[in-house]
Amino acid sequence: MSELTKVFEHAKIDPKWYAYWERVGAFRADPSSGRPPFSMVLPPPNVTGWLHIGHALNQTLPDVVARWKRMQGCDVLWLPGTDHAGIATQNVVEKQLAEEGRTRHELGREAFEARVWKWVEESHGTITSQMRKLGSSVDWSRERFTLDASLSRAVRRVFVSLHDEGLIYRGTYLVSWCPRCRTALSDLEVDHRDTAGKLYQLRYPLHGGEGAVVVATTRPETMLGDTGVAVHPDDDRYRELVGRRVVLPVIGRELPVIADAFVDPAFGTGAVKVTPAHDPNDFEIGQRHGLPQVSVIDEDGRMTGEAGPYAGRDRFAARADLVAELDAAGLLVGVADHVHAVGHCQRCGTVVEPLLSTQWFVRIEPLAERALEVVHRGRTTFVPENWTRTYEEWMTNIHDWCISRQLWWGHRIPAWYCDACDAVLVAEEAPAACTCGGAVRQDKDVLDTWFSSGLWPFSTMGWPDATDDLARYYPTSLLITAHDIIFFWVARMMMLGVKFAGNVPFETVYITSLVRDAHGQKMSKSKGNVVDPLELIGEIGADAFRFTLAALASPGMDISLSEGRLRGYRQFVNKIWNASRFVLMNLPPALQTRPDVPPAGDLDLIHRWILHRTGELSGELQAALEGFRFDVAADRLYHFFWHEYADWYIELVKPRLQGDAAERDTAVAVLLEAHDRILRMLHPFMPFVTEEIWQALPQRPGDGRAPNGTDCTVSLAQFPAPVAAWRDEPAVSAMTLLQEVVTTVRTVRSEWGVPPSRPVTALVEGAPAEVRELLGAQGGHVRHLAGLSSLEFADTVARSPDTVRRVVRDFQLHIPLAGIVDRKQETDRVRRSLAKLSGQRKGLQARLAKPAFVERADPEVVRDAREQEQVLAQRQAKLEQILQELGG
RNA sequence: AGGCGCGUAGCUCAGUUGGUUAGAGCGCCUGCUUGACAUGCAGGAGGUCGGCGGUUCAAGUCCGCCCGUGCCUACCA
Repeated sequence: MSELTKVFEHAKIDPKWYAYWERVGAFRADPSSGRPPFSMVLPPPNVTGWLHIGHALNQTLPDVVARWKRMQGCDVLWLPGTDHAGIATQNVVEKQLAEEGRTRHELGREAFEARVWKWVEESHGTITSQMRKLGSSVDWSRERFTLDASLSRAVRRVFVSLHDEGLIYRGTYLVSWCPRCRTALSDLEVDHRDTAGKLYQLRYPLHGGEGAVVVATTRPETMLGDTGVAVHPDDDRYRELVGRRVVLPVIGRELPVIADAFVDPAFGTGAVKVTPAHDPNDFEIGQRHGLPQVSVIDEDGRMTGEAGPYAGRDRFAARADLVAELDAAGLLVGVADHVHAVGHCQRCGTVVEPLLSTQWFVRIEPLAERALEVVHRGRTTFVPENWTRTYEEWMTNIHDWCISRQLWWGHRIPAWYCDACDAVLVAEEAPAACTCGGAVRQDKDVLDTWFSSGLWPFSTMGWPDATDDLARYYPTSLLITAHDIIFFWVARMMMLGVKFAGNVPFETVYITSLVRDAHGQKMSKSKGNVVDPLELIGEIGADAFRFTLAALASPGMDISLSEGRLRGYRQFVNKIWNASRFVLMNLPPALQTRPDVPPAGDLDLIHRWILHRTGELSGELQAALEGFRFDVAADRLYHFFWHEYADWYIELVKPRLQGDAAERDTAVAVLLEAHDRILRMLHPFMPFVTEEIWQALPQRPGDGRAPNGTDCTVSLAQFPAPVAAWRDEPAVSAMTLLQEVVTTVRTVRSEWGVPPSRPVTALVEGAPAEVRELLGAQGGHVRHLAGLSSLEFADTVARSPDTVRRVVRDFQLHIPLAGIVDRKQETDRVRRSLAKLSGQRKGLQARLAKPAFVERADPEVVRDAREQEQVLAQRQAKLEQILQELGG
């Protein structure tokens, strides 16, 4: 037990407890424990990355779950790790080199890889220490990296296996190519941005005769690679031309005019130039009609030798010059502004070039089918469930996955080529030589980063070996991740998990929203509205930050990181802190262990009430968390702690703590019980401040015992469950009545500007016996909270113009305020409440007067309405009487 | 072009299976140095729930259309 400082210094306290948790093994999974397992994998951040706001959310929410499950007695595995992030990391290191005026090619592959490893080792600590600052309760003893030897072995195993099954193939196809990164990309790595461009109409003269065909294109430079012109088969304008030939300007190549249903007769001129080597559609048209493929743009984005006079020029320079040349030759028929989607490299923003290239692909359909099926069978559930649609859409319209990258940083493709016999050997380990005896050399390329991330849920647990972890923790219970990587990551894990680990990777996938700025704008560096979670943690502490994220995490809504909410929850932490200081400073000095709470039947109203409400809160939290309603859980905790526990219970218990020994001991016992339970319930959301306070409170021996057998932590203390013996609805209705009386008096004080220093008295007129009894017994509480010097009862109270009268339920409160009350103001006030009330009553009466309502509505609803109408009638009569006696 | 959202108080958001005249935080107004907390306490003002129509005894909640707004997927040159 120790004193709490005047203010909560998160910067000092947070790191202390994180180190403590690690030291006592609080987050370590234990497969040998008899406890029910609960498992998650952490979406591995980029090993050289920096914790951004998205990570913060996608670690806070699972951390809430992990801590909650741990406190419920589960054996929780939350497995952390980092991703080598192939293209992203390589780009960063290349930039570093560029600043030194060097390129990776000057360094050579080996030296470059060594350089990246060095950078990885340097910066790995950044992201992991940032996770600790946030409080993520991951099992660091099981941390993995996608390039670990064991994970690399899993990658090779999967590659070879898919290849042997014919699900990985190598071939020359049109792929998206980034001329700056100099690598092929998958479809997903291409961002389509609407771009203002031009639609050019070009005239291709007919071969051997007069006339011409006018084609439309947004990319005139690709005409140099045209090998045909296509029109729609039913297009009467061109029917005669099909089968004839046109002459390609500049190059002079003769191109057949072909008919293909792909062409939209309504677009442009209805005639399309066909460039099979630089356009995905044209590639397919070319295949259908056996057109040659002429590559005119190379891997650097320059025109090739096939581009005639433009060979060696940059593709965009060539476009401009070519348009000028065609214009001069009278072959440019028209130019119009045209907005169209242009593919950009997701990593560097360069305009992507579709070009022919030999790459490795995954034949995706058979994998997608099974991944779709397991979701349909309910093996994996998406939350919110509408993400199932998104998943299905993509899985059913999926294209083969280009997995080879012309990079140096990543898993080297396990394929070897024989120079002697052209054989391709795919194997987990390097073959010594080809079967023909010839020397072999390994494929130079590496795999798409997402290929290894796709194995994450099982490769991290030791697959392909049959490990204990795998048996116990796979499939994982839950994945929490953002929607922007459903395709990149979730879908691939589903496909590969089902295929290789023999089961779905997760039972539930909870998809979080994007975190935006205070006004719902997407955060971006160019807008300058990026919020750094670490700065926020520095300012308001991890607890307040986490609580804000949880409170704002309503399913299906993007999160606007509102400053008001952040500030509000920082103040909540302060409130918790100060309430805890109050509790601690009111404990008897000798108290070492926590006293037991007396049986509820022996307790006074306020104690029974808070115990009942604390128990109810447990149930509400349980339900909210089971349904992933982090926002609801946070809201309940906030409201309960501040506006029930602190505003009412603590205020009510204050005099008891000054009372006689028996009264004080009971108050201490209940106060500690309630406080302890609330701290436990808050802990998953606010791990640091709750641990600091919990450690300072007297505990029962053994509560929250850590695996090391000596230390204790709230993170392993039992999460409160509802207590049947504490259920006490009558206590709630009694408290509600007290609160109504207190609030009524306070409102009167406020209305008439009666300062707290000035005592007032109150007389209760016409209260039924049970109310009288209750208010009599609890009169001390009411007087204390309402600032009354006396509270008395009477059947009738003499009318006085100096007395304010208020109706509470079916009785009246008389508060004499001689010299303060203005009769006219008071009359207006009563008149206003009367107007409001009679409006309410009229609505009810109208409803009850309708036979349809009485006949068709739920009898209970009708009964409630009748009762309510009676209550309002009584109140109305009393108010009318008051008004009359005021002379209004 | 398809798919998925969103539109409730000045701002950021809740509102469970339809059921009294809709809630929270911040902001705003009034009064308070009430020994845990001015990062606080007490009280208060503020919304025809984007619009129109429909279903129903009853609609913020269900259905249709419209308007506004955001995101994702997509090979229209």
